[in-house]
Parts: sequence; C-alpha cells; structure tokens
Amino acid sequence: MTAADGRQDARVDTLVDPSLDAAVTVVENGFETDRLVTLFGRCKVDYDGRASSTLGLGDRHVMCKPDGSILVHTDEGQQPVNWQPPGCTHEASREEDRLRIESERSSPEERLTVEFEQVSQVSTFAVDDATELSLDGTEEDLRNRILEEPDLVEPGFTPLATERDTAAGAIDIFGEDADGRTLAVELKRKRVGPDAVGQLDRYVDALRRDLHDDAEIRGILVSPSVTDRAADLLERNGLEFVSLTPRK
Amino acid sequence: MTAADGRQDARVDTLVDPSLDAAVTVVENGFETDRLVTLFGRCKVDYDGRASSTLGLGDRHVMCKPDGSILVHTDEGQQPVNWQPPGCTHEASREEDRLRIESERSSPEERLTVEFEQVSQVSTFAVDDATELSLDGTEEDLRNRILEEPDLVEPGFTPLATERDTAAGAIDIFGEDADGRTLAVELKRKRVGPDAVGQLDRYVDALRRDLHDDAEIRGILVSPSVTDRAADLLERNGLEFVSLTPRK
DNA sequence: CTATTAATCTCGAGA
DNA sequence: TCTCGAGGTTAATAG
Repeated sequence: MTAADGRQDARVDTLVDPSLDAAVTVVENGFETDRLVTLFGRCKVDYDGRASSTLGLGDRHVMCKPDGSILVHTDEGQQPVNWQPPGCTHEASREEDRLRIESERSSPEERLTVEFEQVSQVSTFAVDDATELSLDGTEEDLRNRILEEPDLVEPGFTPLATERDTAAGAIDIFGEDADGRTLAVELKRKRVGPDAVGQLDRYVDALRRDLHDDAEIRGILVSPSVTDRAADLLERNGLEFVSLTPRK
Repeated sequence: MTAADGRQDARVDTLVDPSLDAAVTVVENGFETDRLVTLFGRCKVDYDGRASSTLGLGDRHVMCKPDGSILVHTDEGQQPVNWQPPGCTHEASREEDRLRIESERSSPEERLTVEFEQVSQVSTFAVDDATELSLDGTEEDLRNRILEEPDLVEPGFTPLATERDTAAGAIDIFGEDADGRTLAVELKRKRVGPDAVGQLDRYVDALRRDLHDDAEIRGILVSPSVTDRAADLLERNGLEFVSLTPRK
C-alpha cells in the first residue's frame, strides 16, 4: 500500500507503524509528487531563524504541504507549536534509527528540523480543490454598505474616492460633507483601540499638509464601537466617531 | 482496526476509504476518548459567527483536537481555510450519504460545519506530550539584554521600572538619562512601522500630563530598525531611535 | 467578561 | 524585494 507498490496514484497512501525506510520512501515520494504529507509520532523539533526554539520529545502531528509550508501540531491549541511558511524546501532522510524532516528557506534564513524517534503513521494525500473561500462581514462589506448609503455616515455625506493616497497612507473613504468640507473616513469592521485613531489622525494630518489650505478637514472613524482610550484620543485630536457594523 | 475491534487503546486507529457508519464510529470514539482526530476527503464547509463564510466542494484535511479546536486545511497556505478555537464542542453524525462534523461555541456564538461527501481516510491518535516549547529572540529577550547592559541604549541610562503604567498604557522601560531627565523606552523585537511610534508618542504624552512638570521627557524607540514613515514620524514628534536586536 | 499588546504573527496588495 | 495594513487574526496578561 506504499508508493513502491505502484499505488502512488491513489488518493491516500498510508502506513501504520512503518519501518523507517518505508516511511522515508513514502514521504519522499509524497514530496516529489506534490502530495499533502502527514506524519504522527514521537519527535523532537528545532527551529532557528527569525527567532529560535527547541521542543523536547513528545507525540506530534506534522503536516507538509506541496506549497512548501510545514505545520507541527500538539494535541492542544489552534496554532501549530512550530511551523514554516510556504516556499520552503522539504527533505526527508534516515539518520541512524530516526527519521528526520528538514524544512529550509532563505530571506530570511530559516530552518525547521523534526526528528522522529518513533513514527506511528505516515500518510500522503492527493488534494483536488479548485474552490475558493467566500467570506463576508469584512471591512469591504462595511465600505460597500457606506458607498450604497452614504447618509449612514451622516446626512449629506458625498464619497469622492476610496483608497485615496496621502503621505501617511491611503484613506478608506475620502469625500465631502453637506457644507463642502473635506472628510476623511477610516473604516474598521470591529471595535477598535487607540491604534486606529492614530492611523486616522496621521491621515488627517497628512491631508492638511498635502492640501496646505486652511479649509477645515474632518476625520471620522467608522466602526461598531471604540474603547475608552480610543474615545479619549479621538476627543483630544478633534476627530469624530460613527457607529456602524459591516452587516445589514 | 477500528475502535469496535477493541483496539481503542492503540496509539493510532486508521481507516482508509471507510464506510460512513464505520467512519462515524471511529470519529465519535475519538472525541469521547480525547484523541486527536483527522479526516481527509471531499467536503463542503460553512462557518457563521464573527463573520460568515462558505467553501464549496473540494478535498481537505480536517483536524479535531481534544481541547475543542478544529482546523480545516487545503493543500496550500500556512493558515487553515476554516477553523474553530479551543473550547468548542464537536459532534459527528451521518446525514443520509454524508458525514457531518459540527463544532460550536457560545460567547461569541460560532458554528462550523464540515460535510463530507466522500471520506478517504479517518484517523485518531493518542497524544502523549508533556514537553513545552522553549523560545528565544523575543521582546522579553530584548528587555533583558538592556536591563543587563543599559549602556546599550545610551551611556548613563538608568532603568527605574519596567511596564510602568501611564494613562495611555505601560511603558516597556522607564528610567533616567545621565543628566537625570526622564526616559521612556519602547521595545520592539523587529523592524517597526508608524504604529509603534504612535504608541511611544502616546506614552510620552501621557507621562507629560501625569507628571505635569516642565522637565524634559525623552522617548526612545529601541528596535533593529524602522521604516521610512516611522522615521518621519519619530522626527516630527521629537522622539529618538536606537538600533538593537533581541539577540547576541 | 473587556482591554491591551506581542507574534517566528500570516496574508495580500502595491510600489 | 520591502512596506503597509487587515485579520473570523491568535495568544497572553491584566483588571
């Protein structure tokens, strides 16, 4: 039931409690044929790159993807305990009585090494997935909601541009109020802290310098709500807030 | 080789191309005995909660952890295409000719549903892992490096407190320079953008108001480097920068 | 629970 | 490549 048996075209190729040589063969074949490869067993993990870490012996689940990413999972946590991003090159090798998986990339230089003392299962999967995720409730939904009904920000608001560039970055919605004053609108899909206020403040500042006219420029933060500190900071910087969610 | 065969104590329990009933049995038994459960096959995924999403038919790898988290992976990307955080309750059921995995939690109300049209493999694993990850190269390492050798910030720098509270949040290192002036140091383990400068600026502002004396207060950002926009913002706000990494 | 910040954040867009 | 900002960010920590 391994690649050596000529079944490399099967959607699934699995060995339970394999010999080391058989495991290496299946993993290498999986890498070569762009399959999703998983291993489970007792292993140590070392990482060195942007930071460095060590993880002693324990049972973990390792997933190597054909795009070059690798994920090491324990039995808890949503996040992998160790990982490597897409674009790495994987290698499997037998080192005496251990199976070693190495994943490497450059810029930045990063290396992950998993050394299995015992392999309980090896699998490779042929993945056929053309479908893309469709997500809503995003910041884009909030923007569309406002562009369809600008009065939600305030009566008389007229959007003139989205992603308008300034020296400090792009303003989500740029426009005019009912009195013709310039309006910079910063959108956040959920409750925000002081960071978002700082962002809006930098945009309004940049606008004032870019336009170097003395016309009043208003900055409005649109989000479901703000924290107390964010409210303070809005107040102190003469910025405004409108409560709005991305949906309905 | 399933739980029904009395092998539920084996470290690995795997079925390839199982019948739906057998798959449901293995998965349910895995949930009940706190094992790590994985499935691979053709499925649809729906999520509704903080946002909502749909994912059409395709091959995916699903991992259910005994802590209540669930991860749905495609063949690309380091991140799962769908997931649920720890603390959810999982259920497996047969719905006509499909296998359904449901994961739910409250506060916030969130639900993930995976519906398998075809199951190519089911596995459950007994995970024994007492080891914890040891990581370095973090912001804490940078702080320790400076506390051991304050002159790295500048000759004569004297740290007086860490995490000193202000109205705007905690200052990483609070101290005095050689001339007795108050110094607020903000630490970042890697290259930073304008957000970190905004943070430091808020702290220095808050300090000036908290101490309401006219003594000069200096703000110093310590990180490996800064972006151009961050450098501009430092300059405009009268803040300083010292280049330092967490390591060596 | 809320609030705040770090992260080997990841990811995608844009220059 | 770097930079910048979004994210169902997640995770840890404090209150």
